[in-house]
Amino acid sequence: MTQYYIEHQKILVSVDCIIFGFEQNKLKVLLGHRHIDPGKGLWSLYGGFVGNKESVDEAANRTLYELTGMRNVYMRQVGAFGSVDRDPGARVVSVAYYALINVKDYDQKMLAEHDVEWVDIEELPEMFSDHKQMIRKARKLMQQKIRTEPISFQLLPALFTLTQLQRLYEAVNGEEVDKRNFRKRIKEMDFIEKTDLIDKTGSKRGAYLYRFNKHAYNKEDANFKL
Amino acid sequence: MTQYYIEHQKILVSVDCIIFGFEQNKLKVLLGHRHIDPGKGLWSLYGGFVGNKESVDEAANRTLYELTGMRNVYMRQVGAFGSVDRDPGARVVSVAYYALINVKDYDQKMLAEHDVEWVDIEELPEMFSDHKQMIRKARKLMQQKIRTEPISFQLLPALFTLTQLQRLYEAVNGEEVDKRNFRKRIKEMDFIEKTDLIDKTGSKRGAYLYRFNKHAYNKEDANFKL
DNA sequence: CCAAAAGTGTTCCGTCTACACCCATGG
DNA sequence: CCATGGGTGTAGACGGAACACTTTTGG
Repeated sequence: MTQYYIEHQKILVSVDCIIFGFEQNKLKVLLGHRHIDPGKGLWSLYGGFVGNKESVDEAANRTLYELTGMRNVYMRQVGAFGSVDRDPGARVVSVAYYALINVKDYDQKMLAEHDVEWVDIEELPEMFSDHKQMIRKARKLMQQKIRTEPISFQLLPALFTLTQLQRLYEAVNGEEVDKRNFRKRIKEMDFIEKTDLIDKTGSKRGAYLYRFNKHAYNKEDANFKL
Repeated sequence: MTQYYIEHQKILVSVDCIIFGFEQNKLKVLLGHRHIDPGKGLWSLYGGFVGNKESVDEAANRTLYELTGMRNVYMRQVGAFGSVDRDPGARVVSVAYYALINVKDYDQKMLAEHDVEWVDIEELPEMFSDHKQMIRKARKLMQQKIRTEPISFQLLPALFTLTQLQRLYEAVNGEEVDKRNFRKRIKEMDFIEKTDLIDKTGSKRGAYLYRFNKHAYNKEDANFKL
């Protein structure tokens, strides 16, 4: 390392994961309890430190993997949080990421093992440090994304009903939308395909299941607007 | 520092400033030449390292101040860039920020002193490391912002003509817009006030100068759409 | 007198919004 | 048989896009 670099101070860099899930028509985040002092016991995001031999993105993916056992998850950076005193134990700059997972893909056993729970985003508890800000910013970014990119499907099973899709959209944005208008928009998107399968778990009549055709979407490359 | 923290690796954290200016109807960025190896001589953003006793935001403001002598500048975070090899001289995680300044407020002497130049954003040269990506992302974020928040005025003199404002808007978005439609929208914004002053430098006929009334804007709190 | 920028309204079209009733079925 | 969620179309309002000519004056 050259003289120029060596003069400067090094800092601990961490990643924090805002893991979104959709359950019972609510948008949830996976929260744990901080298990070390300072702040022991407080609600907290799941995080980890960035090593010297991995990129920050890789560290985020690794951290998510440690918690969920899942790879190739949709993840996007929220931003860096760098207040001096954000972590009372040490100077730590943290880069937040949000991830979208299908709750049913997540091994329930790991919930208990890591002492994490799904918490309704509308009812966030007091949290450690700036973690609540991170979640709020992540949600805002996700709200922007969900209007212009087909990311909803990351939070849903491969087959879903239109009502499920609508409820998800409503949960993310925190407001209800008109059923007929919503379905009209969906119908215009050729890459959301109706199957001939019917889901009877949600209603007596049953509802058609739909599927997101990733391939059809990539070709069109546009016309997504919710 | 507790045992928990001390185990982990510390990393150099830097900030890089994407300084936007508006000149000759073009959106420009302030670029310098890297003055140390590796990468000496390459075009580069102006940056600096984050110290242990300052937040990352503070480091960005300090760095901007060192370069421009300006304080209280509009600055927003672009994001963290953390590839392992992004800086071949050392492991450095960098947080990028974009800043908006009025070119005329910037002391021309400092341009030469710091070996920086205004470069047209449409004609970016080859650049060091991931700096070009940073600029592209900054521009995208700024394009989003300029549609919903009155940030244009950070790039213009206190008094400006509607044509200047329109050219700025066009330069940011990289496409032309209709003059009448543009002015119609401006007229609906009460916080963009017409003065009785006339600028004759831009045309023979002369054009009315307008002013952004920050106070009037804060009150309304909404209805900005370009 | 003419080149060059300033200034000004209307029409059309497409998009978004509001809105209410019938269907199928399990219990 | 009825409660529950699934499914469907239209009309009116609104906002955005297209579009051309007159004015002023320095050179």
